[in-house]
Amino acid sequence: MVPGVREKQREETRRRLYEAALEVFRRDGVQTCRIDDIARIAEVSRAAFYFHFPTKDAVLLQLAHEGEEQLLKALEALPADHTLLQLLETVAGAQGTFWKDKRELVADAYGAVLRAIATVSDAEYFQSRNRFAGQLKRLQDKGLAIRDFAPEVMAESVLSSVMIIIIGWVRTPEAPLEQHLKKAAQVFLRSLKPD
Amino acid sequence: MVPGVREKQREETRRRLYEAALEVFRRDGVQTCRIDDIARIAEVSRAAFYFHFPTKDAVLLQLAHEGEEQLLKALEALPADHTLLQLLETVAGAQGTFWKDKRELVADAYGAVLRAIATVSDAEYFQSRNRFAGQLKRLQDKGLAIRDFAPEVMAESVLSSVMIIIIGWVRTPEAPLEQHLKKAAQVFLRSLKPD
DNA sequence: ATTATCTATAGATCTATAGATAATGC
DNA sequence: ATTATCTATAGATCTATAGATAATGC
Repeated sequence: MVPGVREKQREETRRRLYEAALEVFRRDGVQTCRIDDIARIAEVSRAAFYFHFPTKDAVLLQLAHEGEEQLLKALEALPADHTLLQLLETVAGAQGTFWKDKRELVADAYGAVLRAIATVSDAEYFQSRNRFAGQLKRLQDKGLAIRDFAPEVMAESVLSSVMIIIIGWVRTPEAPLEQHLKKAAQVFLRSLKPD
Repeated sequence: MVPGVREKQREETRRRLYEAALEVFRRDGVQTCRIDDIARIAEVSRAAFYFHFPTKDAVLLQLAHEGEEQLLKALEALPADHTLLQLLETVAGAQGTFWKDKRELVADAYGAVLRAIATVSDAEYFQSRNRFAGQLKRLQDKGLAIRDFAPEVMAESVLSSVMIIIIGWVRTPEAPLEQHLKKAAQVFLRSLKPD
């Protein structure tokens, strides 16, 4: 089904608002920035912003969601018989690559994710987490990962550690993030592989 | 030095605002609640709230800070020759005990902590993290913990995983949190102890 | 004719600040 | 006399909603 004129227009407006929002978030900070500035840059009324995004959090969640889509792609590109280490390095690497040039937004975006996790039940929204958890589960079933935790909890713990490493790295930007994350993956491996 | 009348009054007002804020946060949600309601319950003007707390985040940071103080006490009560497992169980247990009856606030409070980590350099604000990191460092020096990461990063990673477990648990309140966190401590042990 | 998308705007709420009051220091 | 704490309030910004416009479906 080909998208009509109206749908195309709506998506174009939404995209303009999204990009303007990220620009203003970075420039003025998420909490202190004015939505008026976002609307002005996107060349629509302020109310149009609310039509597309109920809150600033919704913009941050879309950003996090795009990061997750990158992660999903990377997970799908793994060979069927991947090892636990390969899986962990893929997760850490994909998140690192995505957030590397978005440091000003990492903490706010992940904060929004935590609030979303606590309140909404968005099973389908965070597909990549489920995918990651699914792959952990398969490794558990093969006896290649410990069974102490539900795979969802393990996935979320690994992801939270990855995010906190990136957020901490924001303050020491000269350090090599990729190397850091690769080492982290090895540490996760120690905790998650069976004896 | 005995506190004067003015100081006593200020601290009492601040405490009333703090408690009113937590009450309203829980009732209406941090993002959607009105500061007017907080001020009304605390029986001061709305501007008095801003005098004591520049933002809602400041209230959440004080809450997180109180959690950290509980953690600090628990860490100080450990024997000098504690094991890595004892240390990890203490951290997980203390955070679990503190947040157990504050589930509605965990995600917002930890989100505020992440933003604070990314922006301010509050070395002295989060004393307990430093204390935890110091104890990890001593274990590293004794050869009882791996040396792959700076102790601050290890401390933050463990704490972030603990927090994410608590935040995830918010959605399945019937599960036993303490048991969950104890198992988590054992998993951390696997990753942080030397071979 | 109906509906989705967006604008204009009224009313709610926030933030910044000038000023009041009472405690403190000299 | 000076200063810390708090109030009153003006102006800024947000949020909710009535209405305009143009695309869509019949």
